Amino acid sequence: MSSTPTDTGAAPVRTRRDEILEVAVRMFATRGYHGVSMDDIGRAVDVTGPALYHHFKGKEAMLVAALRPVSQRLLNGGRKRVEANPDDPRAALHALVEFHVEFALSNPAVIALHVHELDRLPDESRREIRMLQRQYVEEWVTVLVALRSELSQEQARVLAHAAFGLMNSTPYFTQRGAGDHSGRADIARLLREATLGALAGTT
Amino acid sequence: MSSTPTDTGAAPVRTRRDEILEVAVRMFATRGYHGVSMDDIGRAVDVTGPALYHHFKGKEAMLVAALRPVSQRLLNGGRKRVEANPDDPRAALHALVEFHVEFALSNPAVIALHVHELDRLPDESRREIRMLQRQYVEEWVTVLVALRSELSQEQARVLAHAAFGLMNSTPYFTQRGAGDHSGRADIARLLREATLGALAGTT
DNA sequence: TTGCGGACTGAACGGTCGTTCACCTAGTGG
DNA sequence: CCACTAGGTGAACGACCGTTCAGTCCGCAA
Repeated sequence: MSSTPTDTGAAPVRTRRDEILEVAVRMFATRGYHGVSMDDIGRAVDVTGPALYHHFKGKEAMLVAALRPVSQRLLNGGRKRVEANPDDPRAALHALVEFHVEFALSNPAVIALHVHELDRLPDESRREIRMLQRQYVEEWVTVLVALRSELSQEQARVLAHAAFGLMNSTPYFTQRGAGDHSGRADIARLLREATLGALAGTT
Repeated sequence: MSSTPTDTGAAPVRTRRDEILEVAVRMFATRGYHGVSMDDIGRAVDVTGPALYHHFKGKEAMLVAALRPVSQRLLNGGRKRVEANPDDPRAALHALVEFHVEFALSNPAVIALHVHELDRLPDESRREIRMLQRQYVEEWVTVLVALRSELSQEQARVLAHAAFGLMNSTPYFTQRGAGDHSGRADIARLLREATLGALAGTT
């Protein structure tokens, strides 16, 4: 095979599993986890429902497989940006905002899933993903309190969640019909400026 | 009876129906529409599942009954604030922000429902509620383009959605455990300032 | 007392869904 | 050639869910 299962790097090959997962994510995002049946997913990739059990242990496992890498990628990307600007919280914040906006615009379906359906997971997986989320939030909190010393950790956390709500609003105008043609770069700029404005403190 | 069904004013009496609806909304918000069964709802209000059909035509009707008044109240409140400041878009925006933040902080469960489960409605009801939402968005868009003439309608719409995402982040730190004790007024102030900062344009 | 309507129960029905199982097929390395 | 494996099928099962229905209970007006 092209890669042994023991290497920990990201598998470069696009397997059938990945293809199924991408379709499933899109369906979960638009119709909700409980609104999509295994037969539905199977039909969308031209197989029967039970065939999916050759790739995933079950329906919940599909959701976990979709959500965990997302949280992991966000956390890794966030950590990297913060560590790259150890003495400049302002630059770190700008890097975080650019990173997150780019991510949200590139993966609106996954973002929607992450926001909507996390609670449909069994306890164990949910706790694991929530921990990754929490660590990502803490990266933001660290930068925010460094930048605005008047903020308590709690206040910074509220602001971080608020910023996520802002940047994660991408699914609302991305998944709609092709009516709007504000360029993607234009939208990205709007969101970056809005987020920085929201976090800047009283003007 | 105390009020004929023909009067359009809000019914002042708190009926059993209202009580059931409030419980159902909370359950929908935390476990998802499909994650709650009629028997679950019945059990939470100490009746059997089928008993609910004496108050609602069905499960979907409960969701509609929960969502429509919310959209209506938001639209009414938004209209009122805009009309109260016909020649001062800056004041109008401040009023809109204060109104929406207050609403979101007072009704986190309903907000979560509105954000998460609207797509689970049958076409007709969904279209109706979406129309109310759209009109509410337009109130914001009007104020925004009046305040910042460089914005196109489309850009203003993106910013409006972004602002909603920010202000509607309330469920994320409200429904959690009793760990945080940032006063409600403190959180409200943070959210108001963040929203205004997000919409103010480049600093 | 009688009649009536609102609220509720318990049983039941029809449908859907996640999952399992036995079986089939094509490709592949020894 | 053979054994093995990955991937897939179709039928079936058990559970759950939304909904219906016949019947019960109770407060209240006539």
